[in-house]
Amino acid sequence: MAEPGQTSSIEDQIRLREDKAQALRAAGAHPYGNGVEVPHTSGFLHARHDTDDGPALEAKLTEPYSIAGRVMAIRAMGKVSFISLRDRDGDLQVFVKKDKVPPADFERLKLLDLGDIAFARGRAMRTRTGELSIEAVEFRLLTKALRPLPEKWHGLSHIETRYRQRYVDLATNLEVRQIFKRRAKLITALRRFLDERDYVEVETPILHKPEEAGGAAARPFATHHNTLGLDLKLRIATELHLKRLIVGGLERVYEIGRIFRNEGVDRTHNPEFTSIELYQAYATHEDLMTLTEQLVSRLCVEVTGTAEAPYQGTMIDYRAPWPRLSMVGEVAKAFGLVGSLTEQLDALTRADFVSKAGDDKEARHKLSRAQSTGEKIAWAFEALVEPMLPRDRPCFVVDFPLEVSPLARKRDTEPRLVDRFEAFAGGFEIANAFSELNDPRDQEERFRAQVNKAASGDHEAMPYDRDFVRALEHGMPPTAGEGIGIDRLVMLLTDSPTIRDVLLFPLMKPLAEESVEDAVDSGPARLVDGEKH
RNA sequence: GGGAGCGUAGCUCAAUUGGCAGAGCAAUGGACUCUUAAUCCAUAGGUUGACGGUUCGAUUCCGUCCGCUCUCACCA
Repeated sequence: MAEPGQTSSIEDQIRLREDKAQALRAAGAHPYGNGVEVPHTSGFLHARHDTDDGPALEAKLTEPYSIAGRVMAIRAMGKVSFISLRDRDGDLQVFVKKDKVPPADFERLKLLDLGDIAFARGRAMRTRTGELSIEAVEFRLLTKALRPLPEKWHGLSHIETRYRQRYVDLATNLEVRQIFKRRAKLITALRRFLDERDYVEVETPILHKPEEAGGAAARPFATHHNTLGLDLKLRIATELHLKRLIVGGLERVYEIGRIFRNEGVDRTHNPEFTSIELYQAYATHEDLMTLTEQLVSRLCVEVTGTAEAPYQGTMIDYRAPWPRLSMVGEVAKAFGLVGSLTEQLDALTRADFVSKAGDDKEARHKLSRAQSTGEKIAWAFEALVEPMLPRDRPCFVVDFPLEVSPLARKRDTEPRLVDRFEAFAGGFEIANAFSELNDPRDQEERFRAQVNKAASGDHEAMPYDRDFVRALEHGMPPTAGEGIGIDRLVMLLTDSPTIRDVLLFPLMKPLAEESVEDAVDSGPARLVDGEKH
């Protein structure tokens, strides 16, 4: 056991806690026992008794409550201790009085550390200072924590450790729990919204054969199935399988799921992220704009309580209707054009576009590689118009060129354009939708164009999915479909600056540590686990 | 990949022109029957991210590497 004059390095602190676990065993108390019944939570007690004052609780002589949670504070006053327990709802104080608990329970408080999981039973009361507490008639340590918690006042603020050891982040920083509760609430509300509209939730393969790995412009992760000797890709979209289900007659389907794209990491991109794609037969992209306005504004209300939510200093009003901007129109406007716009934009040279891009290196670079007017328009839009989109409102961008939309339906009145929109909010894209291309011969042509792009070095071009064309040959009803980035919606509705804040375990580079073999050889992890991350 | 910044005790942070690496919390021993960042007395805790270099002497200056943040590029 502990001796005065010993060190308090992390290794020693762990060793001391292990000694305490041993002492508990010796006293007949299992430091990792189970089978405890915990019928109540801190939230339950607060909800039931926050309005009762001390005399009221005294008069009620409440039933004994049982709660359990992590020990967040121990204030020992000799024969009285105040112990804050934190459960899934929050914190509740337990008042442990020497003459109210079994002697063994009080004796074992010496073996209790911050961070341990403990159990308390007793009636509700208020302490002299008025704090709702449980007056323990039983207090037990349930689980011995071997590592200390971060500091009580500042918590854990080191960003890297917060992401790498999210369990510590969640245990100490209550606001982090709120983000992920909101995330769950958003997804639940999203399901309810679509279920109410007679959509059916489905699951399609994540492992795609190479020719299936389309549905978006992105590079996939490659993997392999051993027994079939089959190279596979992780999906970059759910689109092509969901449309097969529309052919099959399900008519309204959606899938919420993980998407994998082998690309860089930044504020709005993580290699794996969550999307929802939804497809509705006999709907058009116009119908989906209405649906999107209803959906997002309702999610905002359900998650935050109102239809407005602040994002990074700007209040965003999600109520319908959202302003609409024409991609082609805005680019033409930038060139001072009126009339039949695409033809006039055709007449512009690459140099005209590049000159408009000004100092924007990215736009200049992309424009220099663009092979069609449509691509030039799309890049010019990104460079010239996207930065000017309204900040206090979401908005729709419409009138997309055909060349950047290989799966979207041509517009009947203007075949150079497609019936497509993207929704923007907070400075980034949150949704992409279109009336689906259901003409199998047109789809073949678009796939061929993609294959040509791939041949000329475009790593993001889609493969030619023959089975998808065959599905279309069976007849897909007129359909509209939409993809929404769940993580980005959660960012908006939790005011989170980066996607990592809304992912429980964002991808991090591994730290240089000793090999697993070394760890196994040397026994307890504390000997190889560098604390300084 | 380029540029800028950061990395000090378990946690949150200090350290003067290069001169013995410090504090608060947590920990350990003790006191205390109403605390809530409890208080009081005492004690202990460091490979200053790693490896080199310059120097009598490096947390500090230089180089390489690792990780993180921001940014540009790449990438929807």
